[in-house]
Amino acid sequence: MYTIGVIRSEKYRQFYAIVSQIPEGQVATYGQVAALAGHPGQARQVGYALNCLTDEFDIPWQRVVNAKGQVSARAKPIFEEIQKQILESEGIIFDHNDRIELSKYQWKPGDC
DNA sequence: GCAGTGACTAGTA
DNA sequence: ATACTAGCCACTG
Repeated sequence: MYTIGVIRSEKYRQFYAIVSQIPEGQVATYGQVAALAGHPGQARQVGYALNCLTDEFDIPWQRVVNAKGQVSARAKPIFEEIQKQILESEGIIFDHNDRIELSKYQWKPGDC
């Protein structure tokens, strides 16, 4: 179990920095976060890094979804529900397949 | 150090 | 549309 205070890798902090910039009502994909952090192709590490942020950090981990626009399955299924619930409260709509339209909600850096 | 695992992705069939 | 593959790299046993 790691916390943001003991993450050894500078790379992880970059991931967190990017994720924390995602505005409310928008989402980013794992690959996008990795690329913006300067580490393209390392989407898996993004997921791994976010796994340590389950709570009490000012990082909107719930705004990160996979390339299909779905909430990725993880160890504790309960969090998938929590994530969807939070996103819906931010105005994001899930369709009948528990998917969201990335073309509509995907975050674009600098898109103020 | 090696092999397996994983909140992933892009490509191919 | 689904299924499989290679590439990615930190973590774990």
